[in-house]
Amino acid sequence: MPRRKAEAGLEPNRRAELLRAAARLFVEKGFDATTTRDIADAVGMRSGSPFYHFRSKQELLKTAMVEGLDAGYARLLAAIDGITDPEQRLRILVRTHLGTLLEGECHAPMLLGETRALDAAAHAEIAAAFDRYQMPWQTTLDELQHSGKLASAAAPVRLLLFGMLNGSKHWYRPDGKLSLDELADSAVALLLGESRTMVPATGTPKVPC
Amino acid sequence: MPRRKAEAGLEPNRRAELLRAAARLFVEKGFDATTTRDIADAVGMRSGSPFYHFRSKQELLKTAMVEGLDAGYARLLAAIDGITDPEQRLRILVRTHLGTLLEGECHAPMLLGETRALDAAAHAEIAAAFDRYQMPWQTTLDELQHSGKLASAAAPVRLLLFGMLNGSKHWYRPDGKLSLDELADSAVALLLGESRTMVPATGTPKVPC
DNA sequence: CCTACCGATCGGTAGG
DNA sequence: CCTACCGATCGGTAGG
Repeated sequence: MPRRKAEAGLEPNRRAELLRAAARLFVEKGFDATTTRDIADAVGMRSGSPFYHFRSKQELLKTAMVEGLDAGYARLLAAIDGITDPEQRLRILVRTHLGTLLEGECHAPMLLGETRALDAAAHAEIAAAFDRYQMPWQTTLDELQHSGKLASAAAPVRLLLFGMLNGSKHWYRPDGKLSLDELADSAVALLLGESRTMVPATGTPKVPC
Repeated sequence: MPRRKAEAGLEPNRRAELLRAAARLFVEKGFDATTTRDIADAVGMRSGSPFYHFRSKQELLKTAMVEGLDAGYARLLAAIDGITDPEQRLRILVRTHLGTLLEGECHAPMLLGETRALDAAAHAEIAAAFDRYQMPWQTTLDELQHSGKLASAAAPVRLLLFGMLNGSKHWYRPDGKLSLDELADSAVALLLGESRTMVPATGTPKVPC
């Protein structure tokens, strides 16, 4: 009786749907403001059913973060495959990261601020996923430093870079005048100090800083 | 009977205490996770009493943001008073901003993400306060562009800069090896492309990106 | 600014 | 995965 088994509720689709809906809602409204009922509604379940797939609301967030980061990591690796020039590779990393952040379905990197609600064990799992995600970045920054195009590849530089990129979630409008390619170029130019690059002007967004 | 009047509960101290406590708790735990009872407890009031001073929890957040930003703005103006060299002025703006953000009592700039919970009218008030705060920055960036030290002073550059600085709240540890002065120098060096500046290395923080 | 309280909501569970 | 439900909490208010 394969049919009964197929309807038994252990299909990975429903689980994945829950994760996608949860990630989207957590980004939109924040972890605390999103109710487990919101998440259930979004996938057409009843209020108690998400707890059949996940032990708690916290586990939903933790899993969305870890799996989202790993998916983003896979996308990074695919995008830079075979690129040997470190400057070109940085450009691709930045562009791919911004794509994931600003137009993709996976908003994991911008849920960082929501992990406040999680316990130490969850923090450790998420930190490990972040370490994986940062590996190609650190490699590329190191190469840029060795070739003299970057003054320093120390931790603060990488962290300032991520802050710069992730902060764009607060002000970037996909329907505005600035394209993702232009934004990526601006960020790379700022990091590498390319004083020749002119950044195109845009209208001032509503809440700028 | 001046005594009765002094005890009548309209002293601005209590109001200011509530705002300080609210801002601190909103930063620590987030707007939604902070209860009005938490705030009342923090200043030794009963659960219903904050509503004598503020109509709602939202108004508490809005007021903390606007008054915090204006206090930070006043601090910026005092710090750059009389500084004519734009590069030096930028350094002071960055250092003062980081001080406000990372060690001061006023964490207003980092409550940006919490304003999700507010309505359009509150957003407009906060946006106006941000515009005031950004004025000296834009002036300084424009001067740097005219003197050729900055490729562009367009909006995206300013926004990337703020993202870079504000993101440090997620990873900077005041008790770590990196001082605020060093962090400020790193950020300015990154923005101005000073390839001669070496950034000191630090241990990798727990949750880096 | 306190006391006393309410209506609504929320995360999570038992049992099927 | 649904039904039915609970215990706890929370923002806010009335009346003083």
